[in-house]
Amino acid sequence: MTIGQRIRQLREESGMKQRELAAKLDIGEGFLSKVENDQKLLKRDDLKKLSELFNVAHSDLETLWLANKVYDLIKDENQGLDALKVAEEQAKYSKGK
Amino acid sequence: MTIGQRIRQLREESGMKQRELAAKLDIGEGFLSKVENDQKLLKRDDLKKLSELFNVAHSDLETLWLANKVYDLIKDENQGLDALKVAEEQAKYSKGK
DNA sequence: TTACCTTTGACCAAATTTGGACAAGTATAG
DNA sequence: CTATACTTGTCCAAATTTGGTCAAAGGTAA
Repeated sequence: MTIGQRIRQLREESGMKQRELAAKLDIGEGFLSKVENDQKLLKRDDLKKLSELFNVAHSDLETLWLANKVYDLIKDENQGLDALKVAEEQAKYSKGK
Repeated sequence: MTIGQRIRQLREESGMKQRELAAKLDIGEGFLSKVENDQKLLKRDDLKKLSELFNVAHSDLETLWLANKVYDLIKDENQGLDALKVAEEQAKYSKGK
């Protein structure tokens, strides 16, 4: 699940229209639409608002948000998956420092 | 292994000094030093030069180069590893489209 | 039709990143 | 001490990304 999918899910579960949520986030509905379709990313600060609004863990939203950035980096790459593996190794390794 | 480590390895195996390789890449030695220490990234085009110069697979260098970008994105993040996993799922999923 | 949602494309200023240069500092060998 | 090799901090213009807006277009239900 992507961050956009998750946001749409939360919004729909709570019965809101895009326009309503957009207003709470202080953005236009067009922009929110793009966010839900993963064509744009919300800024990080807005994740806090979302977690409070929908009462979900902030860290979960951050994970999805970050994942989106990572995926964006590799989505059109041939070596994308390999690169992910390498990065993972580096992350694991440097954690034990 | 990071892209910087790999470049240093290739350079040393071929007995070059930083200054020499830097000249071939048309950059300063200071910049190359940072590249080898993963403080700066070479631009992508230079990978081609490297692969020809050292006769190694271009795709391998690209994988390491990309991995560096990915790692940069998550290295200071608490949810970094989780995000990597999520991104991996997305990559695998969308490959079968 | 009309009304209401959502999507999409074009555009943009502002913020950030990139890809370096340059000089000074460090390390080591002779 | 000197030379050679490498590292590091500061700075920067140019390129790219971010975070949007707005208007037009698409669906869809009544």
